[in-house]
Amino acid sequence: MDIKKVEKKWQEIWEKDKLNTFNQKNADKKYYCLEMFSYPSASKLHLGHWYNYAPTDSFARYKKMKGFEVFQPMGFDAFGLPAENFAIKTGIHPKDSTEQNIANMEQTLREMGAMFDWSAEIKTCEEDYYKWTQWLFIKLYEKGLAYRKEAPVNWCPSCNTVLANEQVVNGECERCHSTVVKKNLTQWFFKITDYAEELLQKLDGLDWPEKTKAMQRNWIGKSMGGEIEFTCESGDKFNVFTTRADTLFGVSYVVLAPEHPLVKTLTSPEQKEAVENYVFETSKTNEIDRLSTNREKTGVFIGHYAINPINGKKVPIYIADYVLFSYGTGAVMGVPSHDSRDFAFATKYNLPITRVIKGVDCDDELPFEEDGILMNSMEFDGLTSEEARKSIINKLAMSGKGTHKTNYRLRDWLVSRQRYWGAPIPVVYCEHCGTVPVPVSDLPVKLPYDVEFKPDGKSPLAKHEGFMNTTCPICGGKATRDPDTLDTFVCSSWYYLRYPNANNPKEPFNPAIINKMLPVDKYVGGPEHACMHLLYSRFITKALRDMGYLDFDEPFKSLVHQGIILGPDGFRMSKSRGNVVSPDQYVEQYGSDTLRLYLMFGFSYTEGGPWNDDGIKAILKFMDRIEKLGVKLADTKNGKNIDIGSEEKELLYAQNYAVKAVSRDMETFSFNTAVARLMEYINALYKYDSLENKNVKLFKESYKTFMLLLAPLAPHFSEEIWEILGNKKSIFLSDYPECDENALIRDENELAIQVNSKIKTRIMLANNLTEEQIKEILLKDEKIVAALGGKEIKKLIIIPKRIINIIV
RNA sequence: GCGGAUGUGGCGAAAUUGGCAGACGCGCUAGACUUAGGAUCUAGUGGGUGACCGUGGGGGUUCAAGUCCCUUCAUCCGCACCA
Repeated sequence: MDIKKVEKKWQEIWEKDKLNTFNQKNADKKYYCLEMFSYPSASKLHLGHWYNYAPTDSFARYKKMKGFEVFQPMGFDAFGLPAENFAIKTGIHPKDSTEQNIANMEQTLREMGAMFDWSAEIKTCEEDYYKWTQWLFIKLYEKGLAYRKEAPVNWCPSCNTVLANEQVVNGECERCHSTVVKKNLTQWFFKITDYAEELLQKLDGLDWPEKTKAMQRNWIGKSMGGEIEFTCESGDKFNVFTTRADTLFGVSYVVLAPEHPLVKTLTSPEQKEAVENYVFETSKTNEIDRLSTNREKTGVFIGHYAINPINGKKVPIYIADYVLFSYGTGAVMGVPSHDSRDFAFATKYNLPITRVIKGVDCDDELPFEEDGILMNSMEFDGLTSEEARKSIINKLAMSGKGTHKTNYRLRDWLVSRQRYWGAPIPVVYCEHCGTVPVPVSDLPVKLPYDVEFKPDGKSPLAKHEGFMNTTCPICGGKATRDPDTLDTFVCSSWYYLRYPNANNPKEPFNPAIINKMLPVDKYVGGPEHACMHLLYSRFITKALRDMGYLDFDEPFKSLVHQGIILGPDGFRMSKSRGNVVSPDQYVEQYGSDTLRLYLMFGFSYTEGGPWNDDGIKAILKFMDRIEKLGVKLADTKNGKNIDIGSEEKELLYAQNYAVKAVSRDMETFSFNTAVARLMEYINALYKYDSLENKNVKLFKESYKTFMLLLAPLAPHFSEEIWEILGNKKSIFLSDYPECDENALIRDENELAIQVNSKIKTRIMLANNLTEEQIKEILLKDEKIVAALGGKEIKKLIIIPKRIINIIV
């Protein structure tokens, strides 16, 4: 068949008949199947897109044939840095290039033949969309979940611009490789930390890959411990956070982060110069270096002492850059005997090392970091570490010097970007009224087109007077806008809520519709978003729930990560390596169904692997065999009926086995085995075809069943053959075949016979035999008798339909 | 260092969850039909070839282990001075 013509033909028919459009009337049977939307890139679709979208579309089509009302939308994550960088390089405006890219990608996505509901398409850079992204910001602000503070950001001194975290690779700017430095700017944050505990707890109930859940757990980084108050000789007080309160008697010094405010007030005149030098040096170090584990521990004594509240012992106060001001209290207690970092530090600066924990039945050489039994700890001696952690904090609590405390490593989400191509932050600053959110009725705050976006260290919008100068919505006086734009992850943190309401001009989403359509039943995309997009989306969903807009807790019930298709050389495809394989040539030459089938057959979906097109031949042959048989059957008259004999039973067995196996495989994204089962099934059909006398009616039905199983995996091709067979309606309006379990029951099976667990022979056995009958048959078999060698049978293990083990 | 995986023929990969390892393919070998074939079809294809050995290595549990337990090695990914 002329595959290009056929594809076009069916794509037009599907579109005309609105086959892929979600029907809200059937929302009770909804199945929300979502693939992560794409960033509009200049080159068309790459293999990664295909690998994400084509097999998932087959899954969605399978669900549709199973009777679900499938909603599978597609859109574009259209704001972001690459378009802006492209603009800086070429002078082509980000809006123009993005629109062009989207147009190209839309076309190739349509050519793929996926059942995307284009009536629900969204593009995050359009006013209709970013208006509601701004709405989201304002709602978070009103709820106290968006706030503004000064914070250090990544700054590239050569590009003269702020970089997103993702653009900092090993401490360097990804474009010019200059060392990135920290610079303090006033920024907007979302208070994701308010949800740290729920984000952690609710992971347990999600049908997500274990690895992804583990990554989020790590990222959230819950640790339970206590805060303990140390009092300085000066009378100043500070808290340390520790998970090892049981080692409190082993403290031989304390360390403040160099940024800690007490450093200035406590430093003695003799130590002033050394401390100031150290603080200065630290401020120059970039965070990557500072956080490197294998770096030597350094620090400076500040010339002041603090009192350990548990035993009144006086200990020196140091500053050291391995203590982070941003985590815990920015101060730690140093217990060299039971922490390897402290051990290294104490050894270097000749501080005392006192053991306070002894190990139980293990090598407890210092530094000993495991739990054990307390010693040198006064009344706590003899307690286990676990008991002591509680009782020591409890004792301190009585005098107000200690509390149990849980810390998280998760930080608030910095959403300001000093960039042009994003949603403007909908806030104005008024001389009288201060920070004022733009009223929802005034949204969107439009992103102006005529902006100078060449980087010079300032937000591009700051230079646009027409944009910047405005009036205060409260007092009507002079005000200026926030010149920053929102991180594009804000746009993508709620897009799945917009799809079912894509054309709603009045609200971002209708709560009644959302509560019916969400959560997403199956979400498919790359694993690289584990701690960004997937975490942000969960946060936003929970925040909107707490504002009363939703009544579900989690946006994505079930998540699948597709694997990565590597270049033929086994490395990640990249232009610089020159190993990029484009899907276009294959689509052009063989058609989209062929490429789709091969992607499904050639790889384990969640694994991926190096590209190799040898297997395409196998798919072409497979499709050719299907077509030949279909054309032949379409021309065959039913003829005289033949009774159901053993050949017919075999055919029905093959058919029902395929139905059962393929359904199971489709459910679990095991596309490679689903295709394999279909290959087996077509082989069985050919085998039946080679017979002299056939039950043509049954044969045709069997072939139709085959086509129905194939349809989700090769949509255009299947439609065409379906039509050749004489069907008038789309194959996707047919029901998916059901397995007839009775056809899978065989009268007899071949069993492997083992003697003392070694296979000796195989024999056919009827399934309804008793143990005695089986024994009788076995003892008549020459090979078995020989293997038994006249020995007495001690035990007979029979696994029906599979194996028999004779123990002698 | 912590966390998550992966390791099976020449290659891509399967294995109903403890029951005949290598399904389905690619490649290869032989044959058929052909002027020809890089088309199509048929047969064979883990290794040795006697009955034995084979799922990274070593141990264990079991009638039975790719699958469960212990141990070890290698590779990939993520996080990493988080007190």
